[in-house]
Formats: sequence, C-alpha cells, structure tokens
Amino acid sequence: MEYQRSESKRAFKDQLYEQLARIGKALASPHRLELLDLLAQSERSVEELARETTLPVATVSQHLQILHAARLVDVRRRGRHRRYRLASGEVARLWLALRRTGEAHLAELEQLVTTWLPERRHWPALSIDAALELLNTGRALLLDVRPRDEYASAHLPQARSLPVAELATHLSELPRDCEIIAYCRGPYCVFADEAVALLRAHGFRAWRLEVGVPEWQERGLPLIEERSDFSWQV
Amino acid sequence: MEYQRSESKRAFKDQLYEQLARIGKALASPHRLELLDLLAQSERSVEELARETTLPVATVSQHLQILHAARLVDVRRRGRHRRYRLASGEVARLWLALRRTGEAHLAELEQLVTTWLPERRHWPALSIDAALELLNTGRALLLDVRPRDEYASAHLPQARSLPVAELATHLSELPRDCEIIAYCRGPYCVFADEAVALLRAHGFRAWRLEVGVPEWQERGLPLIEERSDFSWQV
DNA sequence: TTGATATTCAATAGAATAATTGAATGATTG
DNA sequence: CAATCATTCAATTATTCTATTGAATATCAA
Repeated sequence: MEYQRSESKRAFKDQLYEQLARIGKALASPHRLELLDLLAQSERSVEELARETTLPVATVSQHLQILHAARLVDVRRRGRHRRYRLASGEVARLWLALRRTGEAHLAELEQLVTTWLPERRHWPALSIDAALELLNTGRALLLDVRPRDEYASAHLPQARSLPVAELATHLSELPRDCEIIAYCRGPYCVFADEAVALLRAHGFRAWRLEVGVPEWQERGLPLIEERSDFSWQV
Repeated sequence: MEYQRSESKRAFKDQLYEQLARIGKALASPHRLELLDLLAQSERSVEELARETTLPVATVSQHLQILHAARLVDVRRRGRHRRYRLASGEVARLWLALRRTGEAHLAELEQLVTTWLPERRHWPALSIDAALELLNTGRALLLDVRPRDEYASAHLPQARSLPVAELATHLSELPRDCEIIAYCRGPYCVFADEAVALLRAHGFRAWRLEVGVPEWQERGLPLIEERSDFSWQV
C-alpha cells in the first residue's frame, strides 16, 4: 500500500514535469527565443516577424505554432493578418529570467558583447535609477529610438519617439542644454548604441539607457500602453 | 555598406540567441526539470537524485552534464560523491518563472492538481503574508516536514524540522493551543498535505503553507542556511 | 595494493525536432 | 465572384535528442 502510494506519486510527478517541459521545449530553439524577444516589444504579424528574423514565413509560422501550443503566445486576426503577442507578462518575465541566467553564467554572452559592441566600453549605460534621477529633475530628455509601432504599442512615460533611422534628419530639434537618454529594445539591441554614437558625434550629451520596455515594466514602473481594445478593432 | 552592416548584425543576433538557447535546450526535458526542482531544495549527489527520480544513475548523470554544460548547475566533490547544486539563485528564479508561466497558462496543470490532490479543496493554503501574520504574533508553530537534510541545507527562520515520515510518532510533542503550519518543497509537493491530513485527523489545527524555501527566498525573506564552506570540507 | 563504490563514458537504436518546398486554406478587396 | 494576399498545412529529409546497456575511470578504505 505504501508502495502503491508512491507509485501513484510518481505518475503525478511524471505528468507534472511533462506539462512543464512543454514550456521548456518551446524555449529550446534560438529562433523561438528571438521571436519571444521581438514579441516582448510589441505584437506582430507573421510577416513582420519573418522580415525581422530573416526567416522564411512558413518557418516562422511553424515556430509560432509551437509557441502557441505551449501557450506562450496568443493570436488574433486583424484584417487579413494574424497578430501574435506574448500570452502575458508572465511570459515576458520568463524570457527575462532566462536571459538573466545566461548573463550570470554564460561567459560566451559577455564575450559576444565585447566583440560585437566594443564601443560600449566608452560610455557607461544608465541604470533605471540613474535615468529616473535625471528625468525627474528635468535634466534630461528621453528618446525612444525604436520603430514607431513599437513606441505606439508601449513606451516609457516621458519618452519621445524618434526612430534611429530618422535621427540624423531631426538633430536640429534636440536640446544641447541637457542630457539626452536613448533607449531601445534592451541590452542586446543596437539602436540606442547607434543613436548615442551619432548624437555624440554631433556634440550632444547622449547616454544609453541599459534597459528597454520589458525590464522597465518588470520593475513595476508605469508605461504608456496602446489601448489594445482599440487596436484589435478594425 | 548598410547591407554589410545589417549582415553582421544578423551574425551577432544568431550567436546571441544560440547561446541563450543553450539554456532553453537544457529546460526541454521533464527529467531535467525535476532535477532542477529537487536541486532548488538542496544540493544532492547523483545517487540521491537517481533514487528520488526513480531513474537509472547513468541517465541522471547524463542529464546533469547537460545542465552543467548550460551552466545551470555546479558540481563539487565531497568524499567519493559529487554533489550537484544550482549554479545560483538566478537559476532558481528561472525555474520558478517557468513554473509560474505554466500555472498561468497551462490548464492541464490545474487539472492535474485537482485530480491528484483533491483534498486541497478542503482547506485553503496559507499565503506567505498570512503565515507571517500568525507567526509574528505567536499564534502558530511552523513545521518543516521535508527530509532532515533539506531542512539542514536551508529552512525558514522559525521552522522546526519534523519530517512527515516521523510525524506520527511525535504527535504528543505538538501544541494543541495554537495553529500548526506545515511547509514542504512547494506547491506540487505532497508532504505538507499529508502532514496536515494526519494532524487534522488527530484534532490539531493544521494548515499548509502554499510555498517552499525557493519561493520564500525569491520574495527576499531571510533563510537559515547551512554554512556551505563547512559542508564542502571533509 | 586491492576491493568497493560513485560516477562517467561510449555505443547504439529509437524518437523527436528542424528546415524546406510547394500546395492548400481562408479572409478581404475589387 | 474572382483575385489577391497572409498564413498554414503536408510531406520529406537531415539532424538532434533520449534512454539503455555495459564497460571504464577515479576515489576512498582496508
């Protein structure tokens, strides 16, 4: 009877970990992680995801279905597109936890950054707290240098949208009497690096914020979010 | 040149996500998740893990090496055993984030609990806050009903060790004039359920704490931890 | 040294996963 | 209703992952 009981405990555990492994398996492909990373910025159509990842549309579709089967993403129709998004903030937290675990333990990650983004040595990135200090005392302007639709989906409270691609043509509108803080998708996105490089080349006092929208939200700080009720209409 | 630049960006991203996928792949097996779950309680030898998971030792060893290659676990020799443990609290947070994502989105998980642990309907589990309230006002006794070595590795500040297997023979030592709160490995562990059932059958006022040590620690609350400097000696 | 013990290694077969291609579906627009 | 477009499906192949077995290695104790 004690034996029977532990037999059935085993069956319970087997089923429990098998269910949780559905999520683990969904995280087991670099392409799917890239998709999650993009979706953490804003919802997107299959086509948009294919363009950004340089993968065939059919491949992206299949990966999205795997993510959907693990309930990590949601789909909705809009027009003739299907728009995928993270199932919840819980999924964003999972992705951030995975990334942080990598940062903590995979030396190769650090190596990648020093190899590919060597200019980061020059100027330190601002932490959330440092940025808030500057912003709350009016000593800095905050720029969201991501594409406009990501800004529309969700952005930091005091941010102005100025995609890095348009930055060069709008330099004259920027102030020279305060700091300029640029943020993008997060620590592995280069938009803010490029923005800071360009701004500094033109004599501005520019800094990169080390985080993006998902990390900001995870900290419990407020965001300006698109009314998704509206965005799903049409 | 713009083309070249985006080509090299792609190479960077490919390498980035490939590195992070090392961690995702490590999470892609139910057995490895069970190993992480056990290691979140306390370090263990290969043999102990094999016994608890009812897997062949060689299989456990191989899974541990996969976890080690992804830097999720550490090994050290002690005597003629090798003791594995989580690489850091970051890994515990990752595991908890994965589990929570499952709880949020996998209906099958909830179904499993109602099927296998139907007695949970009878009495609600205590939240951390509810338990702290009772404990700080001296109205409850806290029991750690896990095996003794897990208690030794780390336990909640006010807890007394009384493994569920020994509970029946120590009933006379327990107070009848206050609440008794039992905790175990966490929400999917049955030790506390069994303890509460036994205690209630004998007229005690017993409750299950809904969390275990990893969740307690994640909340930033203090633990009593074994001096690992000592434990590695010998 | 020898023997016992804990763990890892190596080889294998079977299962699951991934990418690719082209065709099919299904909704929207004209 | 036909044409268009976004997405999915189906079938294939190549690859990777998993579990199992028995042998090998390394450490400790006698």
